[in-house]
Amino acid sequence: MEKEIKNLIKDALKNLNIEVSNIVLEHPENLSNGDYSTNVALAIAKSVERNPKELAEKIIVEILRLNVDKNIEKVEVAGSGFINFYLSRKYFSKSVEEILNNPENFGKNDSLEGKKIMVEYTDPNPFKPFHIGHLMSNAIGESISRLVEFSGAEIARANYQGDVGLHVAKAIYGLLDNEKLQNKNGTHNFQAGNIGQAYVAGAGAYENNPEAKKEIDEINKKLYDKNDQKINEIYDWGFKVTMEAFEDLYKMLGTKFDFYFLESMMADIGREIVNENMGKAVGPENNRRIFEESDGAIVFKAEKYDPKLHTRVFITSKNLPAYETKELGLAVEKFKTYPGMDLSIVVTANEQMDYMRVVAKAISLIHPDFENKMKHVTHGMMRLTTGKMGSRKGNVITGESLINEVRDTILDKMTDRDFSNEEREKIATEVGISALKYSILKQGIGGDIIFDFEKSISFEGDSGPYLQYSYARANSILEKAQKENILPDPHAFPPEIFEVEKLLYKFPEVVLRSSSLYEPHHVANYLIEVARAYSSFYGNNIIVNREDPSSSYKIALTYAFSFVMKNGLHLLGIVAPKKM
RNA sequence: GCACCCGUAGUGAAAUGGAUAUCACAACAGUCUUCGGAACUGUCGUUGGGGGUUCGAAUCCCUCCGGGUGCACCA
Repeated sequence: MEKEIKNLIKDALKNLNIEVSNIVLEHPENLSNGDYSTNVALAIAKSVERNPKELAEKIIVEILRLNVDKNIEKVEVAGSGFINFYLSRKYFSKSVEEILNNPENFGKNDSLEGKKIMVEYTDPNPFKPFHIGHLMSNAIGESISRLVEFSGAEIARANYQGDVGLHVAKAIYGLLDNEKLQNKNGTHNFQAGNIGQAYVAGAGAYENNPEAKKEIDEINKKLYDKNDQKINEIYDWGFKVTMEAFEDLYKMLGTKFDFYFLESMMADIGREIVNENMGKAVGPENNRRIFEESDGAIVFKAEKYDPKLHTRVFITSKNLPAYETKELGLAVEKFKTYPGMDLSIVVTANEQMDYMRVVAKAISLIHPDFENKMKHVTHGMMRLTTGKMGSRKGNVITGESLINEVRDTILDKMTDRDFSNEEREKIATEVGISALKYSILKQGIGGDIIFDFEKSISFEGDSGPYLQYSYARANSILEKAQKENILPDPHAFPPEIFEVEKLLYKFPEVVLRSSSLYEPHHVANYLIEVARAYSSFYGNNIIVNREDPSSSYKIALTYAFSFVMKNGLHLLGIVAPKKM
């Protein structure tokens, strides 16, 4: 439709002997200003030395002369010289029919057809709590994955996990300490659920207790050398149980990873790349070396290539690979793991933006062909009203506890429905996750989210459960229609055009925008608008009604709404239960 | 100090350079209408300050004020 209107405008202008290379056509924010709008008259008024309003009038005369297509009902000048297009009743009913004919694919586009894309996100560390920051990364990464999938890409989900480092030693110290206490009672067995606490205890001891610090450093060394039987056993056990616990969470959250990368595996790969590129001449000037020695460490002086970047240490003076080296190894390894990859997306908090730029610069010097195939998507932080949250400080809200709490609140609310216990649990979890995911995804991902427990579990208005509710309600209407044997019919439309219809056909455009910008919130905002329009339609119309000849159209519209809502929720990583 | 990000109703957010700045929560007033009240209808209220570019600025440029993050051996 967009293309047709643009051509119409172009032809009209041609008849007036005006040429415009780029015609801007947009949807007016306010539906009363039409379905499409163009500013050409305003844009060219000055260069042709005419009053924009008069010019717009003339353009409209030409458009009306050319318009043989009955999809446009009305064209008029508004404001300071906008030309507004109102689509016809028939157009909207056709778009409803289109949705009904191909519900699963409605909203998809082919902008990334044939592309292979990997998305890395979530990235929790074994032995550390999975906190709401990970929930945030997961919600965003999963949504981006689904968006690019809807745009035709083949996609691989990846998770990068820090299985080595001081945090592991801290957690193990905490566990051993805990064991000492329990030994007095003659029992000692570790519990999976204690690892998070053990980490917090260990981290606290590391900072406040010099003796503990010494012990932890020793444990760290033993972990590195792998020469202590007991430490090795605890490590293997702890690694296994935390990974299993994460897996349960992913399942609940609706994520299935294709690749897992472990930090310990990246160290050697990265180190090798660093070694290969020591003092290597790059670029027009021969004195440019990627990695060089400085104060006993091996560094990359990125500011040589870009004044906005800075020097970072890749191999420490103790000859240990730093985070940057592992990240370098990881980035390159991904291309090997997923051959033919066109784009590698990494989702992290925006604190990491500057490191990642430096690492990306190094990679682009080593592998120039990768330069345009890497994309870093950064998001803000979850903040508590009390300030910065840190897993070391222990003032974390774990993902698990949050999900449980939200689910319990919903269970209380669900008492009036007739479900088996199993169903009730399942739905409460789905609704709870929807509340959390929506509260993350409804806003632009760059900014911080001030986390307020009360608000995150709100079920009213601008919330995930509201969207699910509108879907469930539509669904029960459709059930009723089936019982009454009234079939949907997109041709039985009444003269009136409903607001929902004016929104439904825009879904594919919204998906395309959201996917090409990697910004899920456009879909979230769109869905809330559609849900509201549908609720309003629902409130003002009796949909299933034998007396009403347009009832079957209203049912068709309800189907169309439910399909769009279901697909849209899917893109946010939220399931749409038929009942709740 | 340098770099990057941000500043929109009481609160949390939205707005490919466009029209009367949108939405929810809160507050207030209604609907209690047979299909699910986790709802619907209405009222109230906002672009940090100052310049500039533009027919047109929350958006782009400059500057000031306020906040966040990052800047060499942690990840």
